[in-house]
Amino acid sequence: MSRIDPEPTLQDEAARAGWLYYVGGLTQDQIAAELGVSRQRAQRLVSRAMAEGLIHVRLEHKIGACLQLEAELARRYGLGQCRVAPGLGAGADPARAIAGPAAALLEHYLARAEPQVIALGTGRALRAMVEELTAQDCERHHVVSLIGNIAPDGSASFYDVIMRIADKLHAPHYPMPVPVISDTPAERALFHSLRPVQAVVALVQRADVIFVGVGQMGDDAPLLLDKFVTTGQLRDMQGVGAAGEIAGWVFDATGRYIDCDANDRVGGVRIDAGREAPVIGVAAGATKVRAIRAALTGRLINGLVTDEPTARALLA
Amino acid sequence: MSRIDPEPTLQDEAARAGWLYYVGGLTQDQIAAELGVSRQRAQRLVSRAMAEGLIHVRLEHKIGACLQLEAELARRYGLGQCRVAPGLGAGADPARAIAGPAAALLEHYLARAEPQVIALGTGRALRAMVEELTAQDCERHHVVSLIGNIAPDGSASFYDVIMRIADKLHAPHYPMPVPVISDTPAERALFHSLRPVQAVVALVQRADVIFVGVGQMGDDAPLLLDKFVTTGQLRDMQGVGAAGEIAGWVFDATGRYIDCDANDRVGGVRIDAGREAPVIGVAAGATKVRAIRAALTGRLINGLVTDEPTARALLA
DNA sequence: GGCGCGAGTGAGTATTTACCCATGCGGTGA
DNA sequence: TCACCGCATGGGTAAATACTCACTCGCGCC
Repeated sequence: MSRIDPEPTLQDEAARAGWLYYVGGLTQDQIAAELGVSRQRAQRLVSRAMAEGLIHVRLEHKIGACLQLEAELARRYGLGQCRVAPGLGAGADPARAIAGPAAALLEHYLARAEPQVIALGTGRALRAMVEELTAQDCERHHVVSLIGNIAPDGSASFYDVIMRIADKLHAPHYPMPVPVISDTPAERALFHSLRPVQAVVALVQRADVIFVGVGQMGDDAPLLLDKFVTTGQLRDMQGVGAAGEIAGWVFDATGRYIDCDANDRVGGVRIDAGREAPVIGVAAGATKVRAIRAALTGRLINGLVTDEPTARALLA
Repeated sequence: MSRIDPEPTLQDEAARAGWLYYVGGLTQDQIAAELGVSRQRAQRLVSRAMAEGLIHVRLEHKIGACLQLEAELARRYGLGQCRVAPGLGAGADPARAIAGPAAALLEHYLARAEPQVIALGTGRALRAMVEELTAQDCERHHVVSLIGNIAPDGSASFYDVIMRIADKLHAPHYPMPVPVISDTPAERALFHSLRPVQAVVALVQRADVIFVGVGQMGDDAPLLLDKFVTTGQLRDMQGVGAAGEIAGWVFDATGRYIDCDANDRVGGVRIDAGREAPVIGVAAGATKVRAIRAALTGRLINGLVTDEPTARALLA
């Protein structure tokens, strides 16, 4: 051998073990022998490969029932893009189910040769989508955040997906240097008067495609859990018909943004109804049905990635 | 439910079971319960999903050692594209290992918005590559075969990958309506004088990318096994230094096509050395090292997808 | 130097999966 | 009509895998 084997990293070993297991179909005994480690270590490497997302699994077959749901959703709500993933059973996190299909749809836009401006919201669903994304070089594209990245305590927001995706794609990226929710409308206005912020907002406005999560406004609304609103404020919004939220902007059951205190302080860019460019909602779960239906009804989103039970509920 | 569940097909059920197993991480017991079938049937569905290629597994982590090999191969042989997959251990079929990476590379070209002309050779490696390919709509691209598709007995050739890939991509496709190897040079010339054949040849000549297998010329050469040459002819070619073969065209250890009887009768298009457009060799295995090295040396190919042991051997 | 602390290891074991085989069901041809 | 064939089914069991636990080793801290 001409070169000294540089000590393979732990991830390298895990990747190799996972490769041998999932692609090669070897047993963990055989992997242990191949790598010269104990059987237990082989097992640990394999499960680490899975846990760290080194191994991606995708389903290459559209199940008939899902196709049908896609078609019906697209027709009913006039969607440009619609993906319905099979459900994962009662207990599972629906975000897991839709992450793969959502990532595949995003990759579809990433594959374009012309530089694309891709705007992203936040949330667990988008986070999972980015996890599933294949790393690739996309210097020509721009990823831009819809939503402020400054948490209430001044730190960078925790759920921000822009940095993660930029990391995977090596693409220029534009966080929105604005509080997620400002304390006052005046503070919000001040931030939005800054030139760098305006530049990011302008970028969002001409985005070629937008991916957003859809938040629900029940008693366990993400806005509440993340401490962006108080229980009292949440109650008030529920009182005036809040049904869901996109990028922090709260709307009612018809998909019209409601007039409330919080909406005057949201740092992110509001997605207006009936946009031309694709606005893809990535969301699933029984609790979100009302919010998603509202967003679809109001044409805040014109594309949807969801799972089977949610799709059925939306059509029911 | 508004619609009657149309009896899900067996494949649908298999896909769902595989999804629940590999993506959802459910046990086969849970899947059985979810689908309302017996444990054993769930097990069968899961293994069928795998066997039918409904589930695709890819490694999302470049192992350091492989990256290094890629860089060294690219430098040593001046390659435009180079992928090295981790080996799968002694017993396994190396074609399995390289199928995924090769498919990913091909998808890279398929993703282009401008219509591409993609030329393909044949062989087990390319066959496996196509199996791994994600089905998608590529009406804008053209896939064209490098190699004749008429078997010695007049039937369509068995290994032809064009039909399979066209099936997956829904792309216009151009088999080469010529015997793989004609009986006489005159017959070959006759076929090549036909206008439809010339059209296909012209298409190959302006292909944007070419994927080929690389055949070895040992005593178990594919050309012999597929009965395209006799043992005697093979010995003769070995005698004059045959090292490998691409699309049926036999070359020596320096990558120069040799002057032999078989080369006068090969139906397919010869790939000339030093082409501008990418010519990707997809090949791995200890027996093929000599052939691949020859093809690289002669610059018959300017891209390579192989596996780790083969890469090491090529650099040794 | 002694003392935890945490990460990693290998043995042992419970759970899960893959394979084998006897059985039954539906279709086919005599 | 009946014997036969192919094939899917589910029970059972051997193999493989995931998990638990006690232990060691290296490291920082007292």
